[in-house]
Amino acid sequence: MPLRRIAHLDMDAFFASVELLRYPQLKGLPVVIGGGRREVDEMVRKQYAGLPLGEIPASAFPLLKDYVGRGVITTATYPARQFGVGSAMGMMKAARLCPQAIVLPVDFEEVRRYSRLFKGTIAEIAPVVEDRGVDEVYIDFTDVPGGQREGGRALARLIQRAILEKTGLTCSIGVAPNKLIAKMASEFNKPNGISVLYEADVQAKIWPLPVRKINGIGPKAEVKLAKLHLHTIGDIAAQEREWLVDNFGKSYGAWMHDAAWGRDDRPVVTESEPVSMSRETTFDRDLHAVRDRAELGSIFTDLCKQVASDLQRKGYVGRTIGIKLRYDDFRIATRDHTIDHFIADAKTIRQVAGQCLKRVPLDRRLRLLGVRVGKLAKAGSPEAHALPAVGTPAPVGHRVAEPSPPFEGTLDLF
DNA sequence: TCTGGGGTCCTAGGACCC
DNA sequence: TCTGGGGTCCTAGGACCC
Repeated sequence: MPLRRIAHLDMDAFFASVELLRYPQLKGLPVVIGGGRREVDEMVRKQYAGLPLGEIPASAFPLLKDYVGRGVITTATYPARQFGVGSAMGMMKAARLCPQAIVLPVDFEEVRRYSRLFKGTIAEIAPVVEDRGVDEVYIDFTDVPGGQREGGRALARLIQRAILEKTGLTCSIGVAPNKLIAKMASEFNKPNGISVLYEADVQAKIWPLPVRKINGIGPKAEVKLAKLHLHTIGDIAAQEREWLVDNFGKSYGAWMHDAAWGRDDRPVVTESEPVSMSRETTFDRDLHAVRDRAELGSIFTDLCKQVASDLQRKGYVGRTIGIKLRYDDFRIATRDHTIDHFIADAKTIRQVAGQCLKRVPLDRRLRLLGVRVGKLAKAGSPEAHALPAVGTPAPVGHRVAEPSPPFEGTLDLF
């Protein structure tokens, strides 16, 4: 029996690195990606029209200190990270830490193109790959020829080289007995590093790490653990399983205990079906349900159209339609409603979502509005055509959505 | 200086069925 | 009238991840 060897591969500063391929003159400079200022990027390009992108002077690019807006940072280059700037940080905070950083917008099309490119490169070498977003994958090395050599290091090197050749981008890889440890290991030697761990390394290499390094322990669990004087993964491992279960619940407590001991038997899953599709948007300024009714209405309609077109383009239908809103105080409210047939059209989505909107408090200003469709089935599949069997009770507890005002127009919101 | 957008999974209560 | 237990579906919220 071959040893189970699982790799986690993470592209280094992916969004930023993709931009640096176009603008190599920015290498070594603090650059952050984020916000929605594509116009600025276009402006720079127009101003230097005729000049190859790589020859536009670095001084021509917009700086973080001049940024206005509510965005967050998607990726920061390593020079920018030196100033404490990192992903998910608000632009305004980042501007204080590193005003001289260059800001570039996310180019989703380009990012997706490179995402397909590097994943395709991996799949040619090792076929069992699990997608974990645009810039990350798990790979099962176990049965790949050569996957056991040096505990997986040889194959990791091969993959790194192939990706660099195909894309010009670097990545970091961790190889370990399972996904959980591989994920942590991939962070050990960033950027452009490889780290190989064995079961026996858990005590020395994993236990000293802060609890947050476990994929699945977030900010809330971290705070709760800290209150119980548990700070490192080793601290968790030292607790009785029962004690963890008493404090964190049957499922989460037991999982936490396993995780701290490096136990994880989740398989590498190569294919999965989407559960829901959604679109949401944060407004440039907080909107008032009454005063900004027209504007909200047209945004709402647009979101419904976008979700519908996403569903149609990808070939899905759904029967739970919902809305999400975020108030100015950052609290979130969601409402949804399940209908008895599958749909993917903007009109029905708009109609049912409109009913949902009527059930939510609108006394505060809104910051964000979102529309979601869940309970998905593949369009044209038998399930998608199935209606409730005769005798099946109507969905419990509510009326079927009432007929709603006309779809077109923006004054029929709420 | 407030903190994006796209997801998944879990929990918990109520309705309703057998 | 009072007693169940097990299971599914729906809804709302929340934690977490990339």
